[in-house]
Amino acid sequence: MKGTIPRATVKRLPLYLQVLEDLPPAERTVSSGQLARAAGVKAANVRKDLSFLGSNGVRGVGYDAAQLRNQIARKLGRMDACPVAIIGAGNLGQALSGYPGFIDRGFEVAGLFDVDASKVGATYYGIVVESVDGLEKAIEQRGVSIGIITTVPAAAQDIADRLAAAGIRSILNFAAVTLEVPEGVEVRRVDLSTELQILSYYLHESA
Amino acid sequence: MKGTIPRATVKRLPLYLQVLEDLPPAERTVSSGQLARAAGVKAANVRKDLSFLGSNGVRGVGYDAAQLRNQIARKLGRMDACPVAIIGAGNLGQALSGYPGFIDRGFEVAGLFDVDASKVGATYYGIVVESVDGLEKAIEQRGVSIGIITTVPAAAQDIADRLAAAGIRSILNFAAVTLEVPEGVEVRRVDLSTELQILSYYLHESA
DNA sequence: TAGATTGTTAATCGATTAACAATC
DNA sequence: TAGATTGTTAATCGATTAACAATC
Repeated sequence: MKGTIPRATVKRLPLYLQVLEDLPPAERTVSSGQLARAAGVKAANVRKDLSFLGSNGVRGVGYDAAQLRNQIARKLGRMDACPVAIIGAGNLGQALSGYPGFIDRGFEVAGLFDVDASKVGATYYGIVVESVDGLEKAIEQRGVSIGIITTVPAAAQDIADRLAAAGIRSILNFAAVTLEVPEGVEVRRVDLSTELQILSYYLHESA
Repeated sequence: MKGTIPRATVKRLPLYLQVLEDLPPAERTVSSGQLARAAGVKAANVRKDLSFLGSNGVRGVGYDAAQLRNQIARKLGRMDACPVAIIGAGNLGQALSGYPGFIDRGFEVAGLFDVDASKVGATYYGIVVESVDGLEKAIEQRGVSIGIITTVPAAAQDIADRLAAAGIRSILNFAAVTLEVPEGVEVRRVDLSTELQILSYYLHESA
């Protein structure tokens, strides 16, 4: 079961899941065309993607919405609440602490950490900022499995090292640096100004 | 000059640019290997990418850092400040208003809008929240060229329609919906919980 | 049966990479 | 010359898509 689903497909599964969860309860069935429109791909691509889950559509009818939703959710590991730690209680870290999309999708903010003593103790959306000194202990005790880095760029690599050493295998990095991590640790990078620059290119290119 | 650079390359140009800007001034020259390490790709890939800018490396030596920086910045349209409008003054919109990475990269928050009258007039990082009623006028008067949507999902499509009608061709969408936009409008979607779900998949898959 | 939609194949497309001649 | 690194080709890889038989 390891590595069987192409990365391009994995990226789209959450989008399909969202469509299924937003579906009116009256619609018991969904077609590849519907999913395709919502995810911005072609219908054939959707069918190919779903074939990796073990195909279970019905020809001439479509896919059973409830069954497909469960199947995708299971693949994405959404069986039980997944505790995440946010390191860096700046604006972005604070905003993420209260992000409703996390709870909706089965993630739970199990800790919000900062190096700045003047921030420790503050509360955002019910989450109390803790000193980053206690990071490793918190990870172990609370079963944290995903780390979200929202520190300044200069601090990000050190935090990544500590996360990896503490056994974290999945990191979401908002800092504008490329992190070096040991084999087996998966990093996804979200760089807001990079996104803007990409848009900026297409802006000028099409003008 | 239209569409000549592959999308995969465009995505990496900002990463190269960052490396070049973080380079110690003493280093006048940079190799494809250095850039590759920082961007997480192979050196051959970097050389191929840079060849689309019109190759100007020196065999046996590398690339002139200053020249390459200018070349990439020009391609990305970084000649003058690019005004952006943020629609949705919730946590994320507030955080983005103060995001230093935008200024660093030549973007300027020219307006922060919200539909909620109780938010209008509040100030975040020097930006005063305005009513979304004035969106179109502000876009025209301030020469806004990129819209950032940080509204609730239900409001996002309406805002996208208004942005497109007002002549905006580039949208950065943080709302968890797929936007339908006219031909010629470029949308990039950043979905934070989708990123977590992708990580969650690899978490379980490798276990 | 007629209409709809899947599952899968084969073709195509785009991106990555190894390899190496060119050249500083 | 010896060492380094580019620019480019050709091979490979992975993802998308059109097309259509299968089947509800």
